[in-house]
Amino acid sequence: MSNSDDAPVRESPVPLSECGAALAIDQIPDRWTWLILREMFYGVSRFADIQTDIGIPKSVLSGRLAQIVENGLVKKEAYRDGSARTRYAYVLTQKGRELVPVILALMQWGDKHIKNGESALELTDKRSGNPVKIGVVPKGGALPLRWVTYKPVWDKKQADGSS
Amino acid sequence: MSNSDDAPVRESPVPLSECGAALAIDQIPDRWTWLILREMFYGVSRFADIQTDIGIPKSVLSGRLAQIVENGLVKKEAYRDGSARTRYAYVLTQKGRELVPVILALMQWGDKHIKNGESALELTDKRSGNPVKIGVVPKGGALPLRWVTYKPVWDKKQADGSS
DNA sequence: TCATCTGAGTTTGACATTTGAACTCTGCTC
DNA sequence: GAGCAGAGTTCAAATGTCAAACTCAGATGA
Repeated sequence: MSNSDDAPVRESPVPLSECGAALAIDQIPDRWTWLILREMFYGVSRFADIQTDIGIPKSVLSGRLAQIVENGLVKKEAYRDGSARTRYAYVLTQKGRELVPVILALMQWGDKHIKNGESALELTDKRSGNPVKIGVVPKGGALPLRWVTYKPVWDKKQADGSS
Repeated sequence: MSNSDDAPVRESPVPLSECGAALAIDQIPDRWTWLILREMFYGVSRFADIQTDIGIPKSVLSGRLAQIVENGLVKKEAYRDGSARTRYAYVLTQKGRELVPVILALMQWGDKHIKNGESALELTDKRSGNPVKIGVVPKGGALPLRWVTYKPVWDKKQADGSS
């Protein structure tokens, strides 16, 4: 909202209850919820895997999962590991998957401003192989998400220094 | 990360400490921080204005502002209202302004999935006047943010019903 | 000179949430 | 039928949130 050198804005032009951003924030209100969605974006779907991956207390994970399932971002799916008993995996719904651009935009920002331009994930157009990013486009001009390929390029050497 | 019908992902390919998204989330960890940034996106910059606009307790606002100033998302700028004493406004830095695509992506998601497609803010390309959105683009193919014009289209009738 | 006002905080103390550890529950598998 | 593992639930202590009251500083007025 460039208001340049005029009178200051004293109130947002859109109240919280009418603002898509504010309403979205209400469905992803805290750090844990964001990190859980990040895990699912990466394909991690089991309770215990998410728990150890991001270091969240089980009690909190259980509560947050219930919330995002209730909000329809994630659904619980039965799976069976080998011949063991049925367990549940948490996977993004269509609604949840459409948050991916938000996560990618955050990642892009973090890579630029916190990691000094070093990205840990390469995004390319599956058809052309050309790199892609998140940005402003004319309506109808965006590439479909399903054409995007993700390739981790995290350099283990940095953390590891192994022989 | 489409892993289709193979073995499940048991661990994210990028650890939290190397993931731009996770690092970004650490700088905007809660609802209040998001809402404060939303206010600044809309141009609301004064302590008291932000406070009443989003209904945040003063003590919490004061703490959150200190955090985002320390993280460099926002800077404190002196202003003088009429002949009153110098006071401070909080405005986005370049780093903060580059979060705008994230906020817009959230807004787009909220408009689609919570407001059933009703947007309260129209985004257009300042040059052509054509509508724009946030999406995946070939690298280098995005429109610069400064070409985007924001126009509130919130329909007061809905909340108001005035004569 | 002194009292008052206003924006921007800080302090306070009651209340709510988060944390991590210990416990439970449920069906395997041996 | 004992042991195991994943997915929770329960609990007390630490931490964070809330609203109201208080502070502070400089302009303004009497």
